[in-house]
Amino acid sequence: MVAHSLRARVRAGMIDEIKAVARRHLATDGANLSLRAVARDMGMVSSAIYRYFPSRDDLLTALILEAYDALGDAVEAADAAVDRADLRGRWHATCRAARSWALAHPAEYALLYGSPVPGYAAPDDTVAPASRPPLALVGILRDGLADGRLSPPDEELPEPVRADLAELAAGFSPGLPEPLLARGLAGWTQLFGLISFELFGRLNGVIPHRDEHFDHQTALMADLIGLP
Amino acid sequence: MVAHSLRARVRAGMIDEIKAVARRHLATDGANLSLRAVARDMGMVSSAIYRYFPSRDDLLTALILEAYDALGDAVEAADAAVDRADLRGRWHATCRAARSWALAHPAEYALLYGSPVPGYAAPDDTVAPASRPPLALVGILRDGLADGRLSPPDEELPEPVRADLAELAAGFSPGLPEPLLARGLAGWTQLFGLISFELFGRLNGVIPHRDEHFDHQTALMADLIGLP
DNA sequence: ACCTCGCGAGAGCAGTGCTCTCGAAACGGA
DNA sequence: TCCGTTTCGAGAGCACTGCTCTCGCGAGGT
Repeated sequence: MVAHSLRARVRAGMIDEIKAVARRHLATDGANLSLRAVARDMGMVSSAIYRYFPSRDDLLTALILEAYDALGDAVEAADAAVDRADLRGRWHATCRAARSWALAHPAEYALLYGSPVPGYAAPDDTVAPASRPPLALVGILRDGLADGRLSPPDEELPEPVRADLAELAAGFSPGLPEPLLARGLAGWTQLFGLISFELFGRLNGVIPHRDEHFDHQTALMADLIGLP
Repeated sequence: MVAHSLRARVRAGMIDEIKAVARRHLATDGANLSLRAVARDMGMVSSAIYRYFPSRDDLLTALILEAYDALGDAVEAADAAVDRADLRGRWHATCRAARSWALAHPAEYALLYGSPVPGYAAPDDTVAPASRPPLALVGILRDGLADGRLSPPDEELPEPVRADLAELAAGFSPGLPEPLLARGLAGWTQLFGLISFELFGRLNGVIPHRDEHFDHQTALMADLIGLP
């Protein structure tokens, strides 16, 4: 029992070390992670890696899962640190946390939200951690609605849009008005666009004051949503 | 003279054929374009390709340039097909054109707007064609402002944001009110996010009615901008 | 007619993901 | 304590990649 547990423990440590080295390579060399280079860095031969990860894609998947969780943690922690009633403050804190994490881990962000790797298909385990950031944003709307600080926009949605959003809301926040969810989705889409533009160099030579630009753009979306 | 021109012509044809084959490979195999595979498809040996493109990155750059122009053409044509005074119609047409092009050329879109290739740095020639889509959007705002159909939002911008936007506007539309440009930028950012989410599979199983969702989201941004 | 120069072929180098085999070491039960 | 089983790392090897270099052919221009 103890022996088996010991073996399992050293194995888990090995897996962690591989992931750590791989993450380091990711940060320096970009997305094209070389399994052989990782092995070399660990003083091992490349085939030994396959004792721990059946393929390079599985290593990437593990890194992706951890990255999603790291981003989710950062976002949720930022939201939790703000007074629950301060909806706008929570919105800004959440958006800023996502951006900060992305700037600190550009390669991992690109792995999560960049162009999908050709042969690679995201396993189902990724959808739950991947939805944590948008869920944090929607949580703000839900809370605001609950205590009356946020009133849903009064508008008619095209039926297919309304149906999709109702279905989407049913999973985590039944009864959330579809027009409000639509605007929240717009905010989330915009947030992703903002971060991607900045990270992928689209703002180079165009917007020098990144922080202020980001805050103002997210403020515009907060207005659209109706956050007080 | 004629002979030289003939030689040059067959060379240009060769370059075009290589690009065409490469584009086909891009469409089927995804972003990891294999120079050797392209050569194989043309009945050539890989080293022969280097007579026409000094490296794989240069081939990619050529494809990227053409893709930017194709997208720019599509967007501008869609805008031009709508009555100049119908600002909202132009907005929707432009957005839809960008999305349609992206859906028709997913790999090329990923090349343009996906995660940047690690070692690859975009040459300066790309910035002009790359700015055509956002310029088309801003053109709508400029026209609307000129004939009075569109009134700029009356708001104070944080000074750094205002300064950046003033600098940005100076190049192509001097005097364009910064608050309006800020909202236009938000629309452009959102548009990119919308297309990327859809193309990168983020909407799978969440939003079945893609067309309607897209139209509604872009309509929200048109509202934010103030398009009548 | 000669000679230059562009072009394609081929070999080769360093690197990649991945498979397979082999020997050693560690583990667990008798 | 001994012995079979399991686990692990090393090494060779395969098919592939981008890229360089050399060689020989044939068309172009003088």
